Amino acid sequence: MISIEAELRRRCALAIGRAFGAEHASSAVVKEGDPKFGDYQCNSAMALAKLLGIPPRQVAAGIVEHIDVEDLCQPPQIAGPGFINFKLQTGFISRRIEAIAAETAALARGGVPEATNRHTIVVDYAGPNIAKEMHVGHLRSCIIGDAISRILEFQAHRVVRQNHVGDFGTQFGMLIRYAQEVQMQTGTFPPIEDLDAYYKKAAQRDKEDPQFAVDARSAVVALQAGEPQALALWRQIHNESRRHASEIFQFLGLKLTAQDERGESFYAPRLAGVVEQITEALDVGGGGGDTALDGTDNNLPLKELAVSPPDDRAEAAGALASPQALERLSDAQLPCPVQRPFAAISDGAVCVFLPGYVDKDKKPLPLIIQKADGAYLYATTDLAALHFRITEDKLAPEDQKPLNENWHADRVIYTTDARQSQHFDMVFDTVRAMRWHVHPQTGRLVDLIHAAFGSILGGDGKPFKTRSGESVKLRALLAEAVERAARVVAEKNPSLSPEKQRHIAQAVGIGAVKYADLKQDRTGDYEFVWERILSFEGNTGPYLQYAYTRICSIFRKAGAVDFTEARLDLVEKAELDLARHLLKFSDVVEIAARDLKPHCICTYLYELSGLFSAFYENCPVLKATDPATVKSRLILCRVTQAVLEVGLNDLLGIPVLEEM
RNA sequence: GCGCCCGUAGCUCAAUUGGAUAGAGCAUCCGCCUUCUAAGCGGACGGUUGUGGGUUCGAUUCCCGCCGGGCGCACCA
Repeated sequence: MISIEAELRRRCALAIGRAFGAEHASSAVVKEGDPKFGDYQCNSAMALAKLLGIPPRQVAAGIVEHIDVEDLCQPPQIAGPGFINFKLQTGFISRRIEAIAAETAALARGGVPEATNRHTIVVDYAGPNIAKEMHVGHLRSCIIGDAISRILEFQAHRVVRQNHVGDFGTQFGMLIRYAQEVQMQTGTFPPIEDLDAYYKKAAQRDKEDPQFAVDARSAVVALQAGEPQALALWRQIHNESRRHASEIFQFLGLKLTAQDERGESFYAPRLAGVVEQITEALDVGGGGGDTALDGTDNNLPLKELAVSPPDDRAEAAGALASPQALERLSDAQLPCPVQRPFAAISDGAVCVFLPGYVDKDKKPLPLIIQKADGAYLYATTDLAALHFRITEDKLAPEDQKPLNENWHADRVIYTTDARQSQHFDMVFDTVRAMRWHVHPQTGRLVDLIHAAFGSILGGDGKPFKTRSGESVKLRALLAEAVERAARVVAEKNPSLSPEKQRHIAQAVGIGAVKYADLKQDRTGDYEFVWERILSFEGNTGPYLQYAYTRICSIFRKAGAVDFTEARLDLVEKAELDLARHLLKFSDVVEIAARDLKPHCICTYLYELSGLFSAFYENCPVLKATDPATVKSRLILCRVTQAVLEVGLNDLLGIPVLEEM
């Protein structure tokens, strides 16, 4: 069942082609119209008028004359400078809704068609640094990333979720060093059941004792080089952290599983190879640096850049890279401005220099891929991960069985903090310079997308912290959300059993937190104020859940209903408004997927809930005067219910409730 | 200093990417429970879209200059 907007666009294109020549057909623009004028509008006439030198209204008339929409709309109207307004025929709307209600498969998708060209899309989200407990800083990536991957998956893309946990970085050096220290002094391993307390003690030592700090840095190097004692300590801390994180994921209802976790440690065996390849390909003297950065030229031969086979796991990461051949450049020798990407050693660190990046002294700003002490950084890991996601064949070394099916991603999406956008710009530019973004099978260029989001602020506009200035722990925050919801449930609906109340409180509390985050455009900062987030009035998660429960309540009373032969008769305004809006769901999903903006879904569902509430007030369903009207209105209820469930549960990851 | 992002109703945010008279929620005020869950519905109030130019049939949206705020800018992630 194709979306109406897409269908109208197609018909407009045909009409434009017939009237003014096929070369203009692609300029067909159709979008949701102002309800005052119609359901959809075509705005192509104005743009075309200029191109053709014909008055816009005349162009519009030409389009209308050649368009064939008699099966969908009332006769199109031309208005203003040349808008063409389409108003759907009531009968057409009814038949569509009836068809959705009658077909189980269509109903389960809320009438939304699957995407025609399916891609493999890696979505990288959550990715907490697991050296310490998860805090609010991780919340948005979890919620938004999960919603984005749900939306794309719902469109029938092949979504590969990736939880790129920080489990091999600098902080672990500190933790390992601390464990060694305690072990030396007391002979026992320090307990780490309270990860944060443990982290704090290590951080304290790191801060107060410079020698400790130095040793901590070298512990990272030892870890990354696969030194056994460091690895053993790391493994203990790692397990504890992972257990904690997966608890949070479950509580939040994320679709991330243990299989989706490939953290920094996973890429450890590949890092040396990555640095080696980059330094070889982008050496100043080498020929790699002249590769086009803009990504437009798709015909350049793909260099032989395969990473050395993943012949080992993190536990035996092997020797560090030794880019001795690479040029060492002093500050004065750095070309300024940087004309083409190149790698060099600067101040002892292996760096990639890219055009367009300067520091505060206008000096070329490097992307450091290996520190002077030999340790790797997150840039290295990100580069290895991109290489892995796009080009590598997924074979597990130990048994030669596929680690997973090959991905060969068509798109890679990172859902992280906006503050990291420069980092990703540089990493993506490096990948392009290496031509790792050329799809190994299709040869097409892989989309590298940073779906950035803003910070969580407190009510004062400053970063959201506890009174004592610490970052708010996710566990505590979510527990409080559920607790607050529980209080309201107990007050509003005390007759429900304690188990039901608990279940509802969980769904409402978590749903409210998620919805509050998702309903805003992700690119902006967002204020976390309990009173707003757990407000149950207006545009909130509970409001949408409530609309859903009202429908469930009707169906509980209605008993079994057969929709196969049911007829929808739209007479009341509230019925018509609701029905019309139901049919726009697929267009909204399309837009949300295109822009990776879940808030479009939220806005739509909120409007839908509002229209349903109006319908609910004005149009009695089970108490309607005649059986045909009852059945007709039940169809609207059924499809609204389906769209709400798909939208909330499948797309946003917000649970729906039978009652609340 | 350079770069990126932001500035819309008292507050928090939308506006389908250049479309028609800029929309919601909260707050305030006025109505609606003997009818499928009032976590609801209806109505009122609220705007020179920070500011000054430019581009054009048309600008909250695109370009330039100011004002104000946030973030980033070499071995953390």
